[in-house]
Amino acid sequence: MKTKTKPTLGDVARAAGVSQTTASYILNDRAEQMRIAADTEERVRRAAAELRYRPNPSARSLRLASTRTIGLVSDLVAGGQFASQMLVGATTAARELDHIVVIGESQGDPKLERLLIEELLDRHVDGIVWATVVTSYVTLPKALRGQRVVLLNCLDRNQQLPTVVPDEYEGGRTAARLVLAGEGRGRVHVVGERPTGGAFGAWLRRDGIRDELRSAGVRPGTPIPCAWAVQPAFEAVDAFLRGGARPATLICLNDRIAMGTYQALAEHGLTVPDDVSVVSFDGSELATWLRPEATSVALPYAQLGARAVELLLNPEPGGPDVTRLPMPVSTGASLWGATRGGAGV
Amino acid sequence: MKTKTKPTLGDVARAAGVSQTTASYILNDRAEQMRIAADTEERVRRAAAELRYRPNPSARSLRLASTRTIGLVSDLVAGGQFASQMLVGATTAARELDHIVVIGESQGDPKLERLLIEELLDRHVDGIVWATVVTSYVTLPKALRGQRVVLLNCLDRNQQLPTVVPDEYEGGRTAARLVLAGEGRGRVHVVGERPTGGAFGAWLRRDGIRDELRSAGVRPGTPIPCAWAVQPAFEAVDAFLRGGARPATLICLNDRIAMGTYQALAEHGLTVPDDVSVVSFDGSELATWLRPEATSVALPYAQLGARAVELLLNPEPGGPDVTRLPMPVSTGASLWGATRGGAGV
DNA sequence: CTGTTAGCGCCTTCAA
DNA sequence: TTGAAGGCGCTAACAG
Repeated sequence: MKTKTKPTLGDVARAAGVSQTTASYILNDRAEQMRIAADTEERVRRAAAELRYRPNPSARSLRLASTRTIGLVSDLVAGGQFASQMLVGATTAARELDHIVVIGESQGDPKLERLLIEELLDRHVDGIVWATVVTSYVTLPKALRGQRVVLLNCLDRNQQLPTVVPDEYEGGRTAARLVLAGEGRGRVHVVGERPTGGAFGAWLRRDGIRDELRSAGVRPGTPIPCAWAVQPAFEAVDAFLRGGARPATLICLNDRIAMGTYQALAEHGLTVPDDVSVVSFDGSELATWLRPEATSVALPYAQLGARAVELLLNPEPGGPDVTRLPMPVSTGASLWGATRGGAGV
Repeated sequence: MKTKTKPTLGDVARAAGVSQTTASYILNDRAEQMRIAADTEERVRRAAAELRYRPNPSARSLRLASTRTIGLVSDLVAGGQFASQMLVGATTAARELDHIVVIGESQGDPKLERLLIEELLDRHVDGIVWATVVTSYVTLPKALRGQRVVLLNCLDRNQQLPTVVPDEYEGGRTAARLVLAGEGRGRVHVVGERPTGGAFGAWLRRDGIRDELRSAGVRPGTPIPCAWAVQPAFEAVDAFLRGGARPATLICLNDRIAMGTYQALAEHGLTVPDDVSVVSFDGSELATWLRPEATSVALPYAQLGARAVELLLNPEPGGPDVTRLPMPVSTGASLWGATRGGAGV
């Protein structure tokens, strides 16, 4: 019994009784251009189908000097709870452009970063998407010099590289606009501002909120600063309420903060949205798990990932360096006076 | 100015003044075996380093008939909030074995599934990991016949393939053992059993719990069935409490159920763990966001992914078909009478 | 319109 | 111990 080995283009050509060249042209959809007889084409295609022929990608890559592979290196995108949708967007977009994505996760470790880059270069990738889980400034490793790179969810301090980020400023305005509907019953406070940190998304969101409120003639209440996690948010809001404050609306700078905020409100017997309106950012599943579901200005992770890949593979010559993607609203029932789109809870 | 092109093995050999053969032997660590002069080796290595030579993977693959690439196709692993750690484990393990992972996400759509498989076969992958986000039975597409396949987090109905799953039954016993410590103050109920469904993890967890309780002479209280999501869990537990029940311990079959359970307990003025002990499954970040942090029997996602890849690449001839990985405990403060490992909340 | 031919970069058998 | 040569499967001049 003969060992069944993968059929080659030569096998197909032989089976169809033509030369490799002809078979190659036909299978690469250049039959028309080459004016090949219809029945020849038919014969070759049939032979290819019968043999279940698949072009050998290695041979093709070797000949074409392109691996049709791109690298996606990130700090915590794959492992994190939220941003992994970026991967889905990226791989899907890549697939549509007939490329594959190799992912590498550095966990923020510069040594690992370097290692991953080495490996990608070893693999002769056609380009690299450099991503971060938190919208922030980065310094690109010098190993990436001269490589085709697109930044995803981050900005480079030094260079001007094609970059894809969410439009956090507009997102901030959106959030403010949402709460403005139920305005008139009290103060609007922002929960989650932080004194320092490379995550500029926080500042842009805050600025957007401030500007939109201002243009509506509303003066924001005292900020409630805290780290971007559940527990710190709980503590900050709890302390705030304990101090006797009676906010009408809380804009939480992300969904985990919203969760902590909900916990603190509950602790004080306050109900969302009857006593306090809440709007949040991120649009993660977490927002939908809260009671009532939180309205959240969403990070368009899948689109971000997809866009980065598209930009990497098909650069727009005259395009802007920085592409900002809009943040859609994920509607819950946490806003007083807002019309709820879906079914009630 | 000459266009700087990637150096080839020939370039290295020329620079070092040796033949390609010699260079190849040296760079493939076969210098010793071939008894090549030490200074020759030194010269070649230096030349390779100076030229920043990297073997062309396409050429190598072509020659060696192996792409050193494996496919990982799943329903919702990358996109989900929880299981994406499987990807990290898989890619890391693959990297250590000098392979890369191509991921594809079918969203459970059989048509997409087939498409993804086609693409992987087009890429001539060396093997495929077939994964699901929920521990369940699957029927492998026939397109995978004859391919090297390892099942990850699922079992095949028909075939006997190498399989990696969490040890849910033992996990169930672990959970029961945890609550047994604080036993003696009332009934233990399981929240989240469901009448039907392909997710056998639920049954195994329940059986493990039941058996462990039984062997400790404890008879479990009425089950509280509900779908595996926050809202349904809230409703089920809320109804249960409204019925006048006063449970001492609730074992939630996953972390989202635990979240809904917490919400219901709070609604009834019950405190965790003083009034009610809670233990949960999954070990997701969500468990750490609850107040107090929930003790959860964790799904070892990263290890699962890593193990699947290792099994794919280095099959153990005499090994068992099904590898069950232990579920470690992620300790919180939701158990009455339990010693808390870390700092208190 | 179709066939012949020459590599892409690498590994490896065979000679020297 | 090293060199020459062939071929992995494919594409694309270049002839016919």
